[in-house]
Amino acid sequence: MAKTTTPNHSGAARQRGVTMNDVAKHAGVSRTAVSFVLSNRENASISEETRIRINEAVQALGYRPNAGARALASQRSDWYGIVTEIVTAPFAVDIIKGAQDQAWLDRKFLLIAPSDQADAVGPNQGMEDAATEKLLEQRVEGLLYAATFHRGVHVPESTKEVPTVLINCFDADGKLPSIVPDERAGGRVAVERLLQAGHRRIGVINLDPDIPAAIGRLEGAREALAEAGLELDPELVVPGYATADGGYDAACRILDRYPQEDRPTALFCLNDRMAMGAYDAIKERGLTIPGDIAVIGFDNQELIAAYLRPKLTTVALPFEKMGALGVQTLAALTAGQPIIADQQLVGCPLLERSSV
Amino acid sequence: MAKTTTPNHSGAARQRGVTMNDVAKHAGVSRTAVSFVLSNRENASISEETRIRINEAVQALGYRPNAGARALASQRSDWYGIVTEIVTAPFAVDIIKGAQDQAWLDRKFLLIAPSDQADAVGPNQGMEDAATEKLLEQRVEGLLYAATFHRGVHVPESTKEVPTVLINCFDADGKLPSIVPDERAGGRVAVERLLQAGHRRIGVINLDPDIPAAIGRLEGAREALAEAGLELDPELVVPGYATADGGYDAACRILDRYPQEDRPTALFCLNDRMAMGAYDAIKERGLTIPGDIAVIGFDNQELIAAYLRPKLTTVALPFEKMGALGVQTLAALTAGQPIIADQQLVGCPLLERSSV
DNA sequence: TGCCGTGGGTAACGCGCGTTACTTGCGTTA
DNA sequence: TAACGCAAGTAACGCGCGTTACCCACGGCA
Repeated sequence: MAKTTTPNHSGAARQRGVTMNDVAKHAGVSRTAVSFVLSNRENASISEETRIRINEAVQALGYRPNAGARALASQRSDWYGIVTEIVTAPFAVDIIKGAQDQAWLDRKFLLIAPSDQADAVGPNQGMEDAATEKLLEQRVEGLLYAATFHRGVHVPESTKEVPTVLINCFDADGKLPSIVPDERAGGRVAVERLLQAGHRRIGVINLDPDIPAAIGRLEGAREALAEAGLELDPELVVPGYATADGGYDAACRILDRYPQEDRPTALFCLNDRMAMGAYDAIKERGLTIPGDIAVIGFDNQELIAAYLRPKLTTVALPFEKMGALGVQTLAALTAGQPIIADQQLVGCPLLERSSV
Repeated sequence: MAKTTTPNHSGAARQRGVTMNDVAKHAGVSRTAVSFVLSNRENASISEETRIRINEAVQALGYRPNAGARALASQRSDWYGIVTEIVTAPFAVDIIKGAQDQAWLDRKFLLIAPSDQADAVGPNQGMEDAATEKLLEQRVEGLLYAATFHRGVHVPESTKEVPTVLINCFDADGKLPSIVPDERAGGRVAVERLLQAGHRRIGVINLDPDIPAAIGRLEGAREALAEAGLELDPELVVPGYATADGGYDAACRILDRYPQEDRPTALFCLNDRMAMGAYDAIKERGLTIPGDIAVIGFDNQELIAAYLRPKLTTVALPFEKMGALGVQTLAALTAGQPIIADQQLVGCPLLERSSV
């Protein structure tokens, strides 16, 4: 018998298509037997001998199972879908990576659909319907929604048809389970670190005070101070626009407002971009970091935090972990297990570098 | 007729599965008719009347086509696969975004598989076989390989089975078509910009001199100088380690080596991270940017370039464009069109900000 | 009247595979 | 010798859909 010639029909090209049937013929058994061997059936009554013959045939022909056909027959696709704003995302990619890796471990495939079409409006715009629809057409077993910053979102109705988990965002009007960073604990650990370094007057460069990140982080800061018997001086909390320039301006204001002896000795910047600007403000005034002023950030944007000089001590947003946990939660959900909590908080670890 | 109530079958759960058959029954026609209407067949002999009835049935039942079944029957999946090193990738994400958007426009789905398993070795390690294999099992119509930095790679054998395009890398041993940045033109435009600003003595902070990025950018710089009747002084080209610290060190060396009147008035840093370090070296010496020393970078890493103070003028690596072009090339390939060139160069635009 | 389009559909096959029900040969036991 | 059980496999159905071949009524035309 010829070895690698795939049975071509007449003259036509018939590009590819080694099927289970081909394997079966090559091994001289039925297709069913091949199926049994390939899916490692427990109670398969297949002799060791034929099992080997079949495996050899698979090798010889270079057979590759057709995932689509398998999905159709078995009624399970092994796919999860994730809808995400990949454009504007400096770090949505980390969520995807975490999810991707976990899915890979679970032998699931992750279908990624972009949700950044033109119709996004307002801070709470709905996640993209078209993306969801496409994903459902692929018969994904579960759906993940990932936001680029912690906030409430509305998900499309059709989502109800399949287990769904939200990552880095929460369901503004329903009860979908979600995975979000523990902002409060993060703010707390940041300020605790500063307190531990001996700082007593701590300036805070705030974000838009209405977003979950600002609310949580500030509350954490307050708690840490309270535990040390201190209060958060409202005067020391200055609003910032969430960019380097915003941080620069805010830092200037806070540094210039007081005589040296009243000046805060540490700055808690609610994100790394603002910390980056604060660095400039501090250096311009001939002050050193962390000698004169300690700085601590939030978010751990690698490209910034790891490359600033001195490197920035900051609190990390656990994107990868949230992604992985999202997939795990989805797995539990699709397996029919009860969900642990409808909102899982993931810790934000302190990353010590050199700015405190 | 009630509007949104989806007619549940008897009492059973019947989790999912409105099929074309259900639609056909509901509309009182054959399944074939439904198929014809849904796929908008040209020469379909379907009266306007029944077409409408069918569409109404689709609406009423909330029918959603099963992409897998369709793929099986039609022998085309509408999927492309992309394997990429998503972990280590500060900007692989931009390639994906470009590819994703283009695929979405072409009504293709992009399957993303990670290639960052443990067995990566050396600078030219092969792209992940497992990822490729998985993708082929999904019967993708084409394959994309994306690298995080411009280099030669080896792709798995099995890739031969399906049209393949390389993005931001090239086939080290075959003739697969590839899409890469035009490093030379980029280096040229950077130096031209400095020349135009009146600089005559230009320092260059180099990368590892053996990688395509360094080779191309340096050659471009040389060309630009030659055109202005100048030569690239080898002494002014200092090697750097591709980080902020590396840039800092290199900049210190170059700045401290000459008396003020011989000192270069501009620095061409072959990447933005090194530019970031160079900024610090310059500022430490009490010099201003761009007043005393102009700085130009390469890569346009947003998080750095847009947030440095002053904002960094740099040359952008066209990741998104490369991603989109990769998908377009793949589309041409799968359509059987001849490929334009086996290596397509994509321009690197100059981004003017404030450091020159 | 017979014949031939033509519009408006439908029956039925196959895509590649999972799965269930069934068959067959053979050694064992009563 | 018949009855039985079990190992080793196979035939055949169905998953949801694209597609090809076919069918049927009806009108026009010679």
